[in-house]
Amino acid sequence: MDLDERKFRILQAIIDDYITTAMPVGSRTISRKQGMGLSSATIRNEMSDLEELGYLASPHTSAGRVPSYRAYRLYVDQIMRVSSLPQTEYSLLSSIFSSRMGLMEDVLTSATQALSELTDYTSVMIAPQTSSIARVQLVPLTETTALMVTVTGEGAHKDSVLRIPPGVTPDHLYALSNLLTEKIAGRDITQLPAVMQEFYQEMNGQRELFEQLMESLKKQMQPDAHSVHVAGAARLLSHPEYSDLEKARNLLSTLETQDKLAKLLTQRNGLEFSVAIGPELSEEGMQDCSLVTVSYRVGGGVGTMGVIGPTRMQYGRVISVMEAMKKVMSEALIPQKGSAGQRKEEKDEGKQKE
Amino acid sequence: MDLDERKFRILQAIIDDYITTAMPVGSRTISRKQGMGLSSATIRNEMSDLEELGYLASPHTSAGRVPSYRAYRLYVDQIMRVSSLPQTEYSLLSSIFSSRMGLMEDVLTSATQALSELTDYTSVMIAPQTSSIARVQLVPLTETTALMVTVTGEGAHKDSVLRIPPGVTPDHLYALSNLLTEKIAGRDITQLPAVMQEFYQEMNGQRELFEQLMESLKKQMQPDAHSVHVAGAARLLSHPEYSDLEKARNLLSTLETQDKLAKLLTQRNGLEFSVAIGPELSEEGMQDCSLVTVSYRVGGGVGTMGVIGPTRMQYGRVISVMEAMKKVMSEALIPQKGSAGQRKEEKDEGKQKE
DNA sequence: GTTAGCACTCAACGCAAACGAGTGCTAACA
DNA sequence: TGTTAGCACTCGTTTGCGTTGAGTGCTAAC
Repeated sequence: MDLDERKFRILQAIIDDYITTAMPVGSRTISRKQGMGLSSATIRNEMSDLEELGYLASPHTSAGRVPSYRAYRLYVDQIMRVSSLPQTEYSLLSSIFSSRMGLMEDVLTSATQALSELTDYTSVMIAPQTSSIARVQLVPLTETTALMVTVTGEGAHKDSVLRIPPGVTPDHLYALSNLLTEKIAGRDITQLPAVMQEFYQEMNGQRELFEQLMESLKKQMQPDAHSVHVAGAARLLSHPEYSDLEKARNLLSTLETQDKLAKLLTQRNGLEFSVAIGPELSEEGMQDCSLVTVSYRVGGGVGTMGVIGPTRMQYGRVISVMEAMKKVMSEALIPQKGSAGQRKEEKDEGKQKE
Repeated sequence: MDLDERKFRILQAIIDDYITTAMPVGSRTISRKQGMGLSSATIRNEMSDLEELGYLASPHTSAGRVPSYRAYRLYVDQIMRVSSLPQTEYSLLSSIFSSRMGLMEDVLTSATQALSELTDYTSVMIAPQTSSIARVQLVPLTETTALMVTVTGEGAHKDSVLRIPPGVTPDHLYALSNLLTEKIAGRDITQLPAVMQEFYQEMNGQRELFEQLMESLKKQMQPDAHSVHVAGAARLLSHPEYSDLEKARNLLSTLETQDKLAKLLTQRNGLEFSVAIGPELSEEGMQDCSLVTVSYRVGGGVGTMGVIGPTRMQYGRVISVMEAMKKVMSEALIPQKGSAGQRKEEKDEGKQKE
């Protein structure tokens, strides 16, 4: 038996109702709905069919019915309509970023907070993955260590510490930084091994320092190397599905584990759009959650934002907010042309656009 | 009426019991305690006195008694004995840091997590405040912006973005960084205005760039400029005082607000040790919490760690863990001598210590 | 000053009755 | 043949009420 148009409509009504009330939905509630034009008895028959088909479940005989995982899947794939965000909200959103000029990480923090506020769910975000490196600079830290600051083609930067052999002067580090930058700038990240090989040729056999540089660069380029931004975790507690404290605690402590979240997001990085519902999420305590992710693009890099809420999530609304956020972020984070790459020589490179 | 020795002992027993059970304590429970040697009736009389004195309260007639804010205050100030951490735990703690060499912020993240795990409460931490600047380095970011990386005397570093006038080359930025570093290194942070004045003299009137540098430095030196580390917020949910979801949500969302936490900690920065109990905390949702803070020292800078739990907190245990953490951190974070300061010329400066 | 004894209080527990939201089934209707 | 009114039935929730028991305060005796 397939779902005819009427069953679709009824299922949609049930899901819509459940999403807003979080209470099992009865046949009368649906039959009274505007434009339904069917008696509760008819609805009951249809609901019974829908239950048999696995779209609904009843907690017990005399309660109404609750959408199953399968219903949400269908809802997201076929029923839900995503409207674009109203102009007023959209312009509010874009105004957050308009005046901002600062560190990528700070922008992401704001964006994550805004996403959580606008959706009233928890939101998570990872920075765009590095597609190319615009500049590497070594900054002396102590006598035996230096800070490696890497500016990515996306306009972000990453820091790490490396050990330097005794006797290396700041000027030496600067010269080395320039040499490495010259080699590396503008090349794709996949060419890194080749680039480093070339670079090593010109380093006069400073093997130890080279190893350190290589290792640090690799570490920095790992997709989950830098932090995940999380905002609004406490909001989850206001949804009745987490009135069980044990459950809530579990979920919140998963949200505190950066690497689990990082994995969850990097897995979906590059996917235009994805929705994982309940049982599709294997992470501790997330079985009653849904995760909606949308990837955003900055220069050549792709990052991902996500919203975590109960399976009974306002999918349509969430997705429209995220689409808007994606657009606003791409505009706010666009790396200015002719960025930190090489020095004077490259003046004419960034000119094609404009 | 003052508290005689017996009342002290009884109050201590009540608090100890309540801290572990979270249930109102009855007179029989106390009289049965090892070494008490008093009947429940006597205890009852004493408890009645203690209630009148404001140290105890009873939720209702036929329940036991619960320590009041005043009791905790007394407990912390006079009754509690802080034992030092057992050797096994101490060495476990120090082993976390032993192999670590990396960014200050990463070390703080680990430390915060460890503190939360060892105490089973939520922990927060801010980086040591900057007492001096060891090095400033400007890294080109885009054509019109640069990253200012400041290495502090404490071995931490801070980044911010500043606008640069068109036509400034990377080499120019490097020269400028060296000039500024030369001026600023080794001087106390309080001398910053004077240092900057000197520096401006030698800058050939690049007013705009100077303004930007000045502003960025000021921003970076603000005590709460950099992030607060928080760990184990979810642990709070396992304590019965937060079984009220509304309360829990409130508290957790305060813990998500970085600047409130930053304020809370910076206020106490430099205090060897402080305990704020319940009503002494005015922050949203923290009226049933206690906050214990301990400051730690790294080089010339002072940072603060804190533990947040219910007023019914295991104060003794928490403080001994924090004291141990303070010691371990001071060792792990000690800035190596002869750090990033100036270049070759300063070789002989760091020699007096050894 | 301490303690045994006792009446009293009151939240918590258990249980039964009443309630009502919802179902499934049947029979009548268009 | 699909729709609907009607009705018996189910079962979680609410309400009311006695029982229990942990704990108190008070009094009188030691």
